[in-house]
Order: sequence, then C-alpha cells, then structure tokens
Amino acid sequence: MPDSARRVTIADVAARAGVSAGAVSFALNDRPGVAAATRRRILDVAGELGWQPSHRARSLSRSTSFAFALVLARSTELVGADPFFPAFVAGLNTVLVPHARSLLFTVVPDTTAELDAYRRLAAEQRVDGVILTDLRAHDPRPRLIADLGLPAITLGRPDRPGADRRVGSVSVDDVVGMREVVRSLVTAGHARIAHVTGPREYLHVRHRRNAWAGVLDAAELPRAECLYTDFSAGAGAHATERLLRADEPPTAITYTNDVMAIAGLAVLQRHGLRVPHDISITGFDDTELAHHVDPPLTTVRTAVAQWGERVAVELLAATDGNPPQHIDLDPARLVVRASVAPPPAPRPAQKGTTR
Amino acid sequence: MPDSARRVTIADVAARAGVSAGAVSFALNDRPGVAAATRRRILDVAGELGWQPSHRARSLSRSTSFAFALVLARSTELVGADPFFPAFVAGLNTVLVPHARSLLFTVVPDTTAELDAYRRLAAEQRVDGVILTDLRAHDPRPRLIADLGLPAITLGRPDRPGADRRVGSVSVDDVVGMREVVRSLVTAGHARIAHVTGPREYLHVRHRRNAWAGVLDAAELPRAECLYTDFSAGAGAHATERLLRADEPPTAITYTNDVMAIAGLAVLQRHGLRVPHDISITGFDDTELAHHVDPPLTTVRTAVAQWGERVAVELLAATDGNPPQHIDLDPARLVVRASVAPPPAPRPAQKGTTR
DNA sequence: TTGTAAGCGTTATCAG
DNA sequence: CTGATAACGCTTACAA
Repeated sequence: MPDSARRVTIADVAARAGVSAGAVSFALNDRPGVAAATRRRILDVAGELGWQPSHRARSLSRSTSFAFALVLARSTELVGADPFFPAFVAGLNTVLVPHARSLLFTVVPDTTAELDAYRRLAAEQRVDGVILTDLRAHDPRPRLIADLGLPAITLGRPDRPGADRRVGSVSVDDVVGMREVVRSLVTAGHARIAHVTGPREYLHVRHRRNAWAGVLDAAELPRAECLYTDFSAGAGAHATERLLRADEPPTAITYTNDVMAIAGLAVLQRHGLRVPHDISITGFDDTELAHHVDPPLTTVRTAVAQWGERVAVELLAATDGNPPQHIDLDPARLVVRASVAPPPAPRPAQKGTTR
Repeated sequence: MPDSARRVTIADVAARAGVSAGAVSFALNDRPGVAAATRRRILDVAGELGWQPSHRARSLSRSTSFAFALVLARSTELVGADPFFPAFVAGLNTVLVPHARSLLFTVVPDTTAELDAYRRLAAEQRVDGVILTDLRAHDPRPRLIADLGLPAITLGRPDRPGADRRVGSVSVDDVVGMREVVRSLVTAGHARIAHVTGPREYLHVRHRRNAWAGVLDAAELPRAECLYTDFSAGAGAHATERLLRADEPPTAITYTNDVMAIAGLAVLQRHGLRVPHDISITGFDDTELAHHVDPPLTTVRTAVAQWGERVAVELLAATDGNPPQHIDLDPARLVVRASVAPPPAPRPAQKGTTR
C-alpha cells in the first residue's frame, strides 16, 4: 500500500472504539483511569488498525527527544584507528533499543566543533542527554552541558567532581591494569621501562602515566622516557624510533594502545630486535589484532560493551531525574601473552641505577 | 539561568515584533510574502530574544525527522575490527551537519535485528532515509526499505537493480583495485595466488573474488585457493595456516582487508617465512596500520570519507524527492608498498602452468 | 503584504 | 472512571 494512505492516528482508534482520544492515550500507555474492558477494546482496535505511535507527536507533547548524543572529536586521520567506538555503541544499543531510545552519533574534526555540536543539539532539543568521552584536564564540557540543561554521563570521572549537578560518570579503572603491566615488567627484571602514550591533556593519559611512574618509583627504578603522542600508529612508530636512538634504550616499552604497540613492534623488528627476547612491549585495549601479531601482545583488557551498557543505564536513570551517580565498573586487567620476557643479559660494565 | 525560564517561542517573537506567528515563520524561513522591513524587524527581535527553532515542533508540522539512520549488523566480536565506519560517519557528518540533519547510528547483533530496527524506525517515523551497507546477494533490505516508504542509499549497487523505486546507490568500484593487486602479483611473476576473503554472501566479496579469478584466468594461471572467512583477524590467521598446509602453498596471498593481512603476516613470520622474499601478501582498505607493519602492506585505498560525503548528498537529494541515482565514485586503487616481490626461485622440476 | 486558523499526533488537565 | 479541551511549537492554506 503506497504512502498515500494516511497514517492511522489515535483519533482513528478512538472513533472506531467509540471512545475519546484521551482514553486511547491512557489505554495505550497502560495508565490507570480506564476500565479494563474499555482498555481491551481499545487495544484490540489499535491492533486491528495497525496503529503505531508517532514519535514526533510524542516528542512534542512530552518535551522529550527519546534520544541521546555521542559526539566524537577526531581528526579524519585518527578516526579510523580507534576500535573502541563501534564496540561501545554496540553496548549502548543493547539497552537503548529496548527502551526505544536512539543514539545520535556525530564525528566532528575538533573540540571547538564538538562544543558547537552540543550547543546546537541543546538549542534544538534534539536529545535528552549526552555521553562525554575522552575527558581532558579542566574539561569545559561537563560545565557546558550542565549549563545547557542536559544531563550527561562521562566515561571516567571528571577532574572537577561535583561541580556540575547533572553529570554522572561510569568508569573503568585503567590504573589497575596499567600497574599490573608495569609490575609484570618489573617482576620480569626490567629496569628501563618506557611509556608511549597519547596527548597529555587527556585524563586517562595522565592516570596511566602516573600509574607507570608510581610503580617505577615504588620499585625504586628510574623513570625511563615517557613520550606523548597522538595515539596513531604513525606516532607509535615514531616514538619507538626515538626511544631506540637513546644512549640507553629501554628494555621494555609500554604503549597506551594496541595500535601503537603493533606499529612499534614493526619498528623494533626492522631494527633487528626480537620481541620479547631483546625487548619487551605491551599494549592496551586488547583489540582483536593484539592476539594475532607475532608475538601476541601482552595488553590490558577493558570490557567495552559492558561499559556502553552501563552508560546507557545511567543515562536513562539521569533523564528520569535521578541524581547523578559515579559508577566504577570492574577495572581493566592485564592480559598476559607473549610480548614480555626478562630483559637480555645486562651489558658488562655499566653502573645501573638499580640497587 | 535555570531551565525554569520557558523556552522562547515563535509566539513570543511575534508579540514583541507586533506581527502574527505566521509572519514570523515566513520571515524565519526566508520565504516570500513578508515585507523587507518587517522581516528585518522580526529577525532582530528573534535574535534579541534568543529564539531557537524547536526541532520537535518542526518535525511534527513538517512531517520530517531531519535525520537518517545507519544500522550495522555486526557480532560483538567483529564490530571493533572494522575501521571503516568511524571514517565513513565522519564523511557523512561533513555534509549532514551544515544541513541540520542528524545521524541515528545503531549496532545490532544480526541481520534479523537489523530488519526489525528498520521497521521500528519507519513505524515511528524517526528518520527520513536510510543508509544500507554490506550489501548481500538477494539482499532483502532494499525492498523492505522501499516498502516501508523510506528512501535509501546503498553503498555499492544492489544486484537487483531498479527493483526498488526509491533506492539509490553510491559505489566505489573495488574491482579495479583488486585487479590491480592481482595483476601486480602476476607481473611480479607469481603463479599461485590465493585469495582470503569474507562471507560469500556479500556482494563485494563476490566482486573481488571474481576480479581475482578473472585476472588469473586472463593470465592463464591456475586459480589457487579462495578461502571464505568472517573478516576477522582470527579468521585471517586461520586461513593463512591452512594455505600453508597445502601441498603446494601459494607464493602470494591476497587478503580482502588489512586486518586479515596483518594477522596473516604474523602467521607467515611464525612459520619462518619472510615477506615478501618468500611469500607476497596484499591487504585492502589502506588502514593506518597497513603503513606501519613490517613490511608495509601493499593494499588498496578507498576514499572512505568522500564516500560518506557523497552518500549524504544523495540522501538529501532523495528526501527532496529527486529520483534515485546510481553514482560511481573514483575506484579504489592499488597502493604499492613493500609486501610484494617476485616469488622465490621456482623449485627445480615443476611443470608450471605459466606459458 | 499581513493576519487567522487549522493542522501535525500525542499527552495532560479538569470538569462531569 | 470517562471524555472534552487545551497545550506542545511550528507550518501553511486561506482570508483579509
């Protein structure tokens, strides 16, 4: 049947069932105030007529969008490198779909455009809440979102806790995993452990860097170099080259994602170094490829889909007016594979900083 | 200012400007029928009052959602492996955002759920059009979408052309790139060229497989094995193992994506084979990591973001009632790097099929 | 050129 | 418990 056939509305159902539109609305949203028999009849008629709720009309009268926004600020070059989002979105959907909520997904080139996107989304009232990822130090977004009157859930806890009334968070502690990584390296006997990470403004970059530094300090080991990059494979390769050029190259490198670790691995191989015999490396994320490089990467696993699920749950709760929560999920944990081994025998004469 | 302040509506603007709501609407949508001076005044007042259009109200009265849907059927395990979508979505957005359209992005576990998602989206009239990816043979989706009364743009041309009135397509011919890959291998002297690809129901899997077979036939070379997998790194590794176990293993392997090629590379290395000296491999997609493995992967590049842009343009055109077009963008092209070389010297006695 | 009024399809209020 | 009636905020014939 072509779309010339007008949409069947609540009025049609009402007419056919011999009741008022209001009654139909009550029956359809199974709300008290309509006799059981009447309700049955209304429901039957609605089914017969093939009535479907109109999202648009509902939105207008309920002042609700039944949608949430996820906006991502990524340069075009970097956007494909991150395997996090599709999995995260899949997790979100497992709870959004049953609750008849949609996800507006936007990718913009930079953070300025990201803020603009939120402003527009709020001005047009296109969404009921927002998901904030890639938290940075002094991040302006939680405040902006709160000012715009929208609830938000951040991935990880912002550094200005409590400042913004309607902003909750769901966190997966990556410090635990990072510590496990560095400790496993220390235990294996490494004394020069470098860290290759992302831009320093990201909170999780800092957390992991601090975890790395903390374990080294506790073990009374010197901090080898910490290189800040842009998360890309190219940057991972570049950082690795640079580490190798040092007077005393590290015997182990911890990368803050698998992509950089894999790129780093290639550089090491090209330099004739065998992993893990000559040098150990670790990744982060536990992407599928991490299993399937040679050697398989020791890395840190985050339950991405579950993270998405919980974020969706909290967002739903927030739009119900519940006070924002700060949830901690199970921490990211070490996944031991084959890219870590004891360091090669130390060079003969060399006054190390190891005690 | 808290959200207690009621939203400023068109009526407020009208009152303040001393005109009717209708006039304001006309002025705001710069449509003829309102004097220049009046229009100015209305616009000024609207600016003063900080009026913002209400998407909900506009949606209802215009019977338009100002949104498109992209729904992805991917198992949780596979969803992260594909670097295509974030880049594609970024491309879509560069044209959707200026046109005030949003993208509803959904990831569902399988194709049944995907069809349900379209039905719901259409029933609720949540979107004005749909983007269809991963076209399969006898794909039920173009028909379904057409029956649901929605326009759609497919990525690549469906195999039942013209069957569905409002379905257009935007294609990037991957056959050209695939042919270039195989020809470069043939030119290098390879005579046993295998192909590792995805599930056979995908159209592009068939196209590429046929391109591979076609070049081999034209060169009067035997077709080595063609292995159908699920696109994953694990499957790529597994397929590679299997190819190596053959009586006469291939001297070159063409993978249908970079991820499988990288996983395959690791398997080859683990077997002590040097790429490209002992065996040549090629990928597809030209992901960032492809540059950064050792050796860098010869692959095929698709302009993903441009693809997204054009799809958005066509979708917009389709919702304007323009007849569906079938657009061909520039084909995917070979990117030569270092994973291809002539095959190792042929084993002494062996009657090759090369003429 | 401008104003009026009727949609768009629900939900919510408030007398009966 | 029921059923008019008025929002919700904008668009758009149709009059004036």
